[in-house]
Amino acid sequence: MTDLSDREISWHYNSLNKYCCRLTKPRRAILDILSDTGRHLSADQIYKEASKISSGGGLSTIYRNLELLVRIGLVWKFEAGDNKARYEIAKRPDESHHHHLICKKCNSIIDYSDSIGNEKDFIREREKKLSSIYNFKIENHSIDFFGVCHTCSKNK
Amino acid sequence: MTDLSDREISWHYNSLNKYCCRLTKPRRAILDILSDTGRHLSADQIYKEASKISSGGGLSTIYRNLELLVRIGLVWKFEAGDNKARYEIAKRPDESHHHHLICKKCNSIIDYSDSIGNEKDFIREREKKLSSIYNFKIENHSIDFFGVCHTCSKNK
DNA sequence: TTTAAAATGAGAATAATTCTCATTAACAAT
DNA sequence: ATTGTTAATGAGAATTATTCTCATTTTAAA
Repeated sequence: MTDLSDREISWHYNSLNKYCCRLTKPRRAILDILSDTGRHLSADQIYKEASKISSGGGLSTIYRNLELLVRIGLVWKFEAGDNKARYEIAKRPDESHHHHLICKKCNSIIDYSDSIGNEKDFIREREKKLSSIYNFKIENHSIDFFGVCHTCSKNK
Repeated sequence: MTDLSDREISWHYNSLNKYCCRLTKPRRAILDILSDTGRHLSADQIYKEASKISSGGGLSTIYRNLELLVRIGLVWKFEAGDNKARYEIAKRPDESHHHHLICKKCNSIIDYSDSIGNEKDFIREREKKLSSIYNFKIENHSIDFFGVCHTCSKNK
């Protein structure tokens, strides 16, 4: 595994600290693995990756910590329609992050950046409006488009 | 259960026909239940509702048919982060439909219409752009905002 | 009405996730 | 550094949503 940038490390690690959560080896492993790939992984994939590292953690620990990390906003969770949650490292609010194109046939997932078009601005505006209408404190969102990917549309 | 408008009935029923699927009692039950509520239900909720009707169908039939109905576009499926899929009746492409505000604390789901703001137009534009960039045939989408609802934010 | 194919239903099987609880590790205070 | 308190871990059992199997029933076309 390649090293993470110091900036990313400090943000995520410090956040854990802020919430009075201990910085344990399994937690570090999850954050490192997700930061390292930059993409989305299932709990099982994270577990398998973590198992390569000494003290990567048991499967229940992985789940317990993923729940914690999602709760405090260091990891984002989304579901792709196949009853299996995916997790990805959270970016800071000011950074661009990505949304998904999910192929119904092969279940592959394309990440696209919200910097394409004005998606980020639009969402920010949207959140402001919905918050005030529904008196709902929005913390994050997920935008997924479902359809058929290029490869699958060629194969008959 | 209240009656559905003839227009809704004919659209959904005729679509089934178009795909050479037989219009069976369990299928009718699912479409009727979802049309009737107008909101999202879990497979289990649909099963319980259907059980009240004679020939509502067994649970596996409910799942099998939900999968079919989602595949041919008569029902929309989404996941709210609690590992339990929700289903709602599909609207025609030209009709407005709704997206979701999902409370992380009480798991309640608020539906809001995409006619608020210019969401529908924005999404249409977005789909066009993403389709061409990624060579991906977009069929539908899901937009969910996660956060804390009014009630939960009051209760400490 | 008859018939062939499609659909159903009961329950077993699967797979992701959560729970339990005895053991271990983190870290604040000394 | 060492200790004590408390949070966190890990192994596996339990749970739960969903899918599968297959004998039986229903649909709808001829």
